[in-house]
Amino acid sequence: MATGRKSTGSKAAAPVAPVGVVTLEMVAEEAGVSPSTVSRILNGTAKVRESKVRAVRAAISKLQFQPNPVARSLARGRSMSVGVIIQTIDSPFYGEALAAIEKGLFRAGYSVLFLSGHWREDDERRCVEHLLARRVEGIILVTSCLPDAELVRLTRTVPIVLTGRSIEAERSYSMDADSTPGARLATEYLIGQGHRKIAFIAGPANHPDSQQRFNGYKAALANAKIPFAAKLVVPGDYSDAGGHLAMNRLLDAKAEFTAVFAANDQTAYGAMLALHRRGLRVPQDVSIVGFDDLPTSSYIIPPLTTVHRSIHEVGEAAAEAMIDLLDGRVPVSKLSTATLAIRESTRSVRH
Amino acid sequence: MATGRKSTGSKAAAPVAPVGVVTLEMVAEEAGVSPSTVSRILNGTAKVRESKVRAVRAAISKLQFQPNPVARSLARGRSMSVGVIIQTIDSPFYGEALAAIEKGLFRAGYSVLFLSGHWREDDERRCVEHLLARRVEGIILVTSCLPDAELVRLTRTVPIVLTGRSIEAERSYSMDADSTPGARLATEYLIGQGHRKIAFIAGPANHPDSQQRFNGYKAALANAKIPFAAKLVVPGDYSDAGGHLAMNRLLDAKAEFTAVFAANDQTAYGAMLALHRRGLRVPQDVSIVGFDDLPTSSYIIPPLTTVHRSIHEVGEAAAEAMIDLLDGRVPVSKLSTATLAIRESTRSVRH
DNA sequence: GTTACTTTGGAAAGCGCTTTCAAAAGTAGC
DNA sequence: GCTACTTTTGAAAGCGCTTTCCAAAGTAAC
Repeated sequence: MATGRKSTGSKAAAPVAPVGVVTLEMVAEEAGVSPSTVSRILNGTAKVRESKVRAVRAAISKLQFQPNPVARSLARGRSMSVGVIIQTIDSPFYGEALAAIEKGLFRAGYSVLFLSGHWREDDERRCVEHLLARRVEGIILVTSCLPDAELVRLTRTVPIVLTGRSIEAERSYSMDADSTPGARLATEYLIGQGHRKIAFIAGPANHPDSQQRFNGYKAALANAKIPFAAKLVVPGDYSDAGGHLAMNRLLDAKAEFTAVFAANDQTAYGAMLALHRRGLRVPQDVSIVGFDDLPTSSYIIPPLTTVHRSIHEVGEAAAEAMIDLLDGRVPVSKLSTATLAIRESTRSVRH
Repeated sequence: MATGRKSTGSKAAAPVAPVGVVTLEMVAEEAGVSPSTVSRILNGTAKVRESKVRAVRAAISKLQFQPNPVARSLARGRSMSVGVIIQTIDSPFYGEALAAIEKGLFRAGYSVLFLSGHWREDDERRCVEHLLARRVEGIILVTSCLPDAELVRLTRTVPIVLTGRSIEAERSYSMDADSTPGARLATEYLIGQGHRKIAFIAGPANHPDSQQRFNGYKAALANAKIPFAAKLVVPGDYSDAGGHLAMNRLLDAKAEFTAVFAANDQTAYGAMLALHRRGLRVPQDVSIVGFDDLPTSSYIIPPLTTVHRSIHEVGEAAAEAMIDLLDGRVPVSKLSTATLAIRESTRSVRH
């Protein structure tokens, strides 16, 4: 059925890649100058006579010389690489962030070493160790699980940028795009549509970000003078399965509600399926809004109303902040605000 | 709304990370042996008197020594890193593959440099250049866009492993899990359910993998002696949007069909939405089956019947194959076969 | 106690760049 | 043409490891 075609044979991996056989010394010889001169031209670290510059340039392109970054790193004491720790890559959400980070760093000449922490503190700690051992110059932690103190301590070793978290430390930059306003926006929209009994499916309890979404929900209710009902809040875990389970629990508890705010889109997906299984229609019977605006959210049935925040922008900003930090500059923040993508999973119950 | 908290200040990035200040020579001195001895113990390249081994071990842990991989790479002429080129990371499909690759390579002590090619030949070429310049020891190309000849040429520089493609070359390994059987399986299932008019929404035309899915579809029809109808085949591009468009086209053309085989899950999502918009129900009016089994596919409404293939396994296998290649071994193939995840988007039209 | 080996371990030479240091080449000014 | 600088360039010393080469130790056999 599935096939694996193969062909190989050479004795062992060549110690040096063919492309790399030409060294700076060879260029120097070819151009009739000293290695130092070639290096200076390469790095623009000193003025060199025009005629020699031309000779070296010629030699470089003739020999197809490409400086060996490993040697360069050793000599300069800089690895030109930064680490990125993400929780799980197999989520469109993190994938997008990673893509943006990669792009930004790549342009600045850094290469990124990425590792996943799987939401486990220990795993994440191991990732950090590994990255440090690899001598990365900085680490970007996307929604880290590590305790604050540990992160602060880490900044003594390398500059770090954090997303979805916030710490106070030198050589660090926290891009804690507070989720509270977005969550509030979502809830207020529901309220504006006339809903009074709004359920909330939370995210992982220990997660600050998830806490913020809960706070936003409560704030909106309070603002509209709608009493908070604990039985309308059920725990979830940011996954489809969790949303499914949560909605079933809500339904089993005979909770009364006309709308649901799910802590993230995947949770909303699961919840919608549970509703569907019980014969309840979205949005006719229940309105639902999510958070994150995953790419598929505009294609599910019905297209999901959800809080949109450009995760791509977050990734870009993270990369830029890291570059600033690495260059000894103070990063300037420029995060855009969350907006609500209004689609078809909500309806007005006004009369 | 969104905030960007910052704090920094130190003059510039320290040239050497604090963790790295302790060198092998310092360990040697501390232990009262020569650097060569420390190196030998570290690498197990020679027998060393037990007493010295202990002394060195003690010194290492006392000083918290961690060998500098950059220096090591330079000395050994091996970068201990491999490149991975993926088309787009912000897709759950590739994300999962990447996660598996990362894990496998990480365990073997390699670090992965990953880059996205965005389905563009030029971009991909640039990625290869960059990786080569970075002296990766091998490159894993996930569904590459590059012409065969170029890939073959590349193997002269580094070993490569390919997924979703197949070339004939030394120091290369192609994991072309042929999609034909899976596609055939899907189509045959539909036929088995009594469908005779089965539409097909294709993937990108230039893509071999997409071609295979088409072939599987045709093979199943032929086998069941169902005449192939060109008007039941519409182009797509593996995206939700493409699927949506394709289904609308099919509907506008007044094509008659009771089932649809979509070249991948995202295409199916889009198609389902289009059906929904026209008031057609899945599976009552139209059955639909996808391909890939994305994580969300079991949570959309209705849960999608789709061809399941563990992309995770593919990633794992790719990593292993690369390690084999790097060690001069011939990778052995062990890809599992595709299965059909039967869910609720299909129904029987038998009577 | 010698001779003849077999282990161990140190000195030193790289790996391919960068960078300091000082000499060589230019430039001015007299 | 000579002195006093300023600019350009090469020699050489690293960066932190690995590895070759050879001497020192240890072991056996006589």
